[in-house]
Amino acid sequence: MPTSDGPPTVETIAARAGVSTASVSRVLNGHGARPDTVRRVEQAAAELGYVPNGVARSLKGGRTRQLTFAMPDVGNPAYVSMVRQIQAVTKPLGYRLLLHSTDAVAEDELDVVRSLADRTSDGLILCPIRVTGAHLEVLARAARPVVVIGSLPGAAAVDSVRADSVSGTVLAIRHLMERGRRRIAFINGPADTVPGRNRRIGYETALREAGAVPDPALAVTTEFGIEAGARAAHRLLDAHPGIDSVFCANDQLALGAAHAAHDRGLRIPEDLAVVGMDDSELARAGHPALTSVDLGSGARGRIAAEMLVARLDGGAHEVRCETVAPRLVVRESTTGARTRVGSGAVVGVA
Amino acid sequence: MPTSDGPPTVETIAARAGVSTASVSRVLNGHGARPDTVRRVEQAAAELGYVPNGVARSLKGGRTRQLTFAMPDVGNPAYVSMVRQIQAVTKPLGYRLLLHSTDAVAEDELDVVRSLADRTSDGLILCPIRVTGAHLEVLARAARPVVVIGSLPGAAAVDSVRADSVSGTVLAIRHLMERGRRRIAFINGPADTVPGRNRRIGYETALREAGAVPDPALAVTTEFGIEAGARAAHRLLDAHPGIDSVFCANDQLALGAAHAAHDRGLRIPEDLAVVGMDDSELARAGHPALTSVDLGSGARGRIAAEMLVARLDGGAHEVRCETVAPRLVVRESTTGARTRVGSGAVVGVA
DNA sequence: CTGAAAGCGCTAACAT
DNA sequence: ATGTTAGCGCTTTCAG
Repeated sequence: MPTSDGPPTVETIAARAGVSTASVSRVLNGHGARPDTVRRVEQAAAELGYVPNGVARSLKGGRTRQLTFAMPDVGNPAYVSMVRQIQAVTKPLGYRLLLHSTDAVAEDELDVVRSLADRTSDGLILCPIRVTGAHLEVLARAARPVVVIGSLPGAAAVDSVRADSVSGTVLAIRHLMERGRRRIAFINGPADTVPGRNRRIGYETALREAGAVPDPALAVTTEFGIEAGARAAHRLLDAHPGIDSVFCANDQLALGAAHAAHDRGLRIPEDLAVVGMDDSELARAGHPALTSVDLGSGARGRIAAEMLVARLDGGAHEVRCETVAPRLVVRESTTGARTRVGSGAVVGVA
Repeated sequence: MPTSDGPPTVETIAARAGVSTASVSRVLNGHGARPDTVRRVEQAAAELGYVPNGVARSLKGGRTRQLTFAMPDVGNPAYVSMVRQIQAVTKPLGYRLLLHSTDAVAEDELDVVRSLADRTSDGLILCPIRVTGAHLEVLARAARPVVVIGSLPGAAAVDSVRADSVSGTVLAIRHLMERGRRRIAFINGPADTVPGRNRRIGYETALREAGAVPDPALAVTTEFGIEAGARAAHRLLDAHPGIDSVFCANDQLALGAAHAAHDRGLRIPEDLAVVGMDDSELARAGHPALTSVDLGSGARGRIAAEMLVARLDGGAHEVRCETVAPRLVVRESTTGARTRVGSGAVVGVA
């Protein structure tokens, strides 16, 4: 029997209610007992302000009711909307959410997966910046269910949700071409990532589809960030003054490009149309508001969370892989329409 | 002895290495042993891919190495920078971070504090939207150390870090007056919060200091958000066309106001100077970039985290309360200087 | 319906 | 230096 100190435990309650610890546990978990027993236990628990020790519970039950979300960067709006949607499905189910920022370090990503073996989390949603062979190996041995947000080779036996950045890019380029743009530059993020490659493919695909020949000089890569976007745009415009539009791999880059245009006295969209990607809050922040390709970050987060809890509840079904369709959200940076602030018009869905 | 199934435990390792579980534990925790023992244990552990069960460890040790951060809204950039800074201090110390979004629901905030009693987290950083009597009561009985980011009545025996929104607001208003602005409107967030009240006080204080009489009609409140800011600005400009500047309680509102100005054909800052608050990434997103008052979200997160780990390591020292000084970051929305994208010039520190 | 007791996996006395 | 064992707080057989 515990000394008077320390928080109350089942034993404290049992003593006070004059029953066994087993009865305390049963009552508290609603497993039925004589009305009198129930009453006494509940009263004792209430009087002592008893709260079950979650760690002990986890040890016994083998489940922690904790889920982990690991992504490259807390600051990126795309991941923030994933967090929000993941919360939306897991919180009502009583799961706590552990956040892990990997800073896009592959070794850190691997460690997160490996650390599932410490039983501290019931499952993981991993958003890797790029998937290496090491990833696949570690994922295959993961001690707990994992859902990957991103593209995995077909063979991988891991649930995943992917964006369709090829189609998303095609949507953007087509939109620009329909608006009569022909010299379409492309500011991409780091090229050695899956999305980076895919956007490049989409860019060239859409141009060729339209009978144009992609000019490699018009496609550049840089780090993500507003400043990086501005510098890239300046370089492009210095070297190729004829550019009439620019498609950027995320909204930060696009905002940077818009800044550069303003600084050079170019009008958007008259002189330079700008399209971003992710449709984050940033897209509506600038002026003119940015046309942006929504790759469905929120939807991917939600679906990943649903897959994970299904896996946790339901046991083993076949490996799932869903793809979220992109949407083009058209705003003034390509149309010039002076609308009041609003959500933008969705014109294209892949 | 565990059956062959299931993940390896100390017992599995002990059997394989031909030593006791105590030796396994000692070796794995670096408590010294005969070189031969060390070697055998480490080899067995490596061969079996042993990872200690963190839950069992927590139960034994009474510490989970988990910290909780509870804030009103994951999407708000100010909280995102807190998360980032909190991570920066806690992650190197081996803490995991539990994220909890309260959606500004007071009852939810109370629940987070109460749930500390479940021993699932070693400490909490709470960022309440407003502090009620119920908060103080619950905080006083918190089962684990709590640090509050926000203002607490002096009597509360809880560590806290606060922003100085009065001084921050004064900084902004003074800056506008120095630039010759006289009809300064104020778009505030919800007024029934501590920061809301403080910003109002700062606004009136600064105006009076300068010998002006605050015109209540020029100070409005609204929800946070770009659209809300735009609507509020339109209403203000409809009713008071003479307004020459507007100070907003956060960058989203300011961006909305900037949109409204553009829509009405007003030039920023020539016709209307705009100042935001929080100095989030949004401030650099728009064009012109926004002058903004940095209330030090990141710094508050960092300090709160440092206070919390100090409390956890060090035991009990006196209650601490730090205040982070605001900084005014001047950009084109008040000066009109066409600078290339950059961080802005810091001119005022309270 | 209830109580006694085992045991989740680990660490820290304590004894050797 | 190493082994034995108790016990963290809980849930769950297994008897009664």
